[in-house]
Amino acid sequence: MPTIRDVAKHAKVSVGTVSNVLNGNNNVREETRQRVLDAIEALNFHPSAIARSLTTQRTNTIGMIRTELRHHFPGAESDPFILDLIDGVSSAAEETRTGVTFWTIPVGSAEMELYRDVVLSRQVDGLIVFALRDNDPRLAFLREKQFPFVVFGRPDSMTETNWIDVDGAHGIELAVTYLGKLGHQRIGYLSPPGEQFLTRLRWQGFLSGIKKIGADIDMQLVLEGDFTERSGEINTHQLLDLEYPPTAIVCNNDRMAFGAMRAIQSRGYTVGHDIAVVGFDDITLSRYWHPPLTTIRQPIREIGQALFHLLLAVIEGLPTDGLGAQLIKPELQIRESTR
Amino acid sequence: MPTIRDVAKHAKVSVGTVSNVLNGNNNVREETRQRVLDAIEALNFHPSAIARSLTTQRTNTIGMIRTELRHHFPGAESDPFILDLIDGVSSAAEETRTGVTFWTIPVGSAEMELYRDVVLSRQVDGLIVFALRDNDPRLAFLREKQFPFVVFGRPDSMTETNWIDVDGAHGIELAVTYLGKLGHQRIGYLSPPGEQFLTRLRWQGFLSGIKKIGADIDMQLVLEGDFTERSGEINTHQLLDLEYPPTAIVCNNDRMAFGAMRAIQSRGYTVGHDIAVVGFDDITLSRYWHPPLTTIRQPIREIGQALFHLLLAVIEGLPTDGLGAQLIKPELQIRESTR
DNA sequence: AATCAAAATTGAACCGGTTCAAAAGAGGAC
DNA sequence: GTCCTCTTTTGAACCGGTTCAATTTTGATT
Repeated sequence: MPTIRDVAKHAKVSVGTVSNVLNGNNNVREETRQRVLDAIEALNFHPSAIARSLTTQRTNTIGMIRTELRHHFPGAESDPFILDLIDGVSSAAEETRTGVTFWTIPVGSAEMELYRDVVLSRQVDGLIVFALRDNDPRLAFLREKQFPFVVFGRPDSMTETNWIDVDGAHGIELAVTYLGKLGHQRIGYLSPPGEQFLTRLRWQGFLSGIKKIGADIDMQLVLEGDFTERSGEINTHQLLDLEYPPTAIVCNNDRMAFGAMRAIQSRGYTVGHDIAVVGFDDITLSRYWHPPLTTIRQPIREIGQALFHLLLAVIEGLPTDGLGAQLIKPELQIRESTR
Repeated sequence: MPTIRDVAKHAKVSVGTVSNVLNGNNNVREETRQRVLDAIEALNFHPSAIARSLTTQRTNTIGMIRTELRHHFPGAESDPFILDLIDGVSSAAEETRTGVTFWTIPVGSAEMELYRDVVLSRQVDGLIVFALRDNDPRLAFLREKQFPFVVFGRPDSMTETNWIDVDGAHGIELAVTYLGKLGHQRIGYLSPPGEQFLTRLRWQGFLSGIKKIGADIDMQLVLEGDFTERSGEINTHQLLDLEYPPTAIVCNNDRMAFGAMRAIQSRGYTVGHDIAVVGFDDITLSRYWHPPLTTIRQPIREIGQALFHLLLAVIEGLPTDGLGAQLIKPELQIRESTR
């Protein structure tokens, strides 16, 4: 494999000049540039990304680390929501020829070890952190190391951190008040896992929604899930076993809503007519479900793109004025599962 | 940020010795090793992955490039099937601390440019290629450059290429003969996009299945899709508009099957009872659908893991005896959409 | 033809690791 | 104490780019 020195020799110039040609610097005479380009062509030379990284201290790669939560059983992994996020990030990254390196790791000690490894050996230029947990050790670590990162979600201490989040409380409140308008008063709530940071925020939204429609909180109707269809199904069966089951169920993601609908249908009830179901996310499949799912829409691909651009600014030390703390208002997408 | 020379100075040894300690070479006296470790600790030193890569010529990263096909509209992207593949690959990669770098790029000239860039600048140690097309230019390129890669799918010319594939023809045939046993003779077929390599193989499976059950091929019942729910829905409407519509539809992935079911249900028919639907993949959501989808199961996560291990062998120049050409027999997962 | 500022070119030093031949040190045998 | 072998340590060279101060070339001006 030819190196820059081979090219220099072939074109009868110095390595510095070849480097200048490679980087499009305009301090090279046209005739010389041509000679260098010819040599590059003749030797079929391509600069090594690694060698370049060594001096520039940039890898042109960003990282995303996915933490697998507690319950690991088949199906826990494949979350369309995450893919949409990755897709948004990587489509934006492509525009600047940036790669997105992706790791999957179980929560626990190995997780932090991976973060240490990735950060301290400088394998990527920056990280996008998502699925925030309470007192997230990842944020503390990244702040301490002053490593460039952005967050999807709101960090507990928001100073000096750039983040983009969807106003989940607002979304849940929208769903609850909408259900209230339809006459529902007994509303079930399938919560996100307790350790997720967004859980508390969304719970606030549920409380204020319930208050607005003049209903009471019944903790029997509140169950914690883990974002899988399975958990939505199991929890809904539990709700339906109650003496006074809910007439509507608010689920904290679409996958749990799918599980809830399955539980409802398996008992011969009709979703929408007998029991209303609302999801959260609006993944592609939701509008194709039977019946189509009413859900709180997060523009996830766009968020992914915005996260990348924000991270790029952080990496390059540019001001993130205004962009560094964005709270996006989600919208309620009304379909047949609530009528 | 401290370098290996800082550590050497601090421990009063040479850089060579520090390097030996870092790499666990056993030619260092215990006392010296301890002194070096203390220095590493004191300075909080972590070796640079890039510098290491420069000499070892290994990045400890592999790549996956996702090509966005022709039709680009919202929802075309989020394919749970792909995420499961990524997830399988990256979970296996994690065991050897290998990162998976992911690019998303529209099909076309930019695609090959990205491949050139990634390969020739040696950004990753190897590539996993998937969604093969006829006469795929990517394979020709990678072969020519002798770049390490493995394929999910079967390359047209299989010499010197390591691949793992699911026997799609067998899967489709299973589905058709099963439907035949249920009494179906008019069977619709939603084909994959024509440019995909697997399209021909699966078509053979369909033909042989139809022949086995003694039915006739009716090209009116055969439509080409693009793997999205939308295309499944549109094509199914077209089938239902026929004078003699099919009594069963075989779809080449689960997402199109979801669209097909939606079309069927929107006309007041009952899936399973009136018209049977079969999918392909068995993504997590399929068993939660209403009704649960009968589908041809590919063990995609396991395939992802196997692909990674195969690629690692190729990268390290190890023999891939037996592993380099695996044809996996899929199974028919029978659920309510066909009864 | 001489002068001089601007443009072009040079090449050593550097980025931060690994490698390996050569040198130094340790320990056992006589 | 000397010799020899085996173990440990050294440090220059290397990986393949970029950078920048110093040098050379160019060409316009007088």
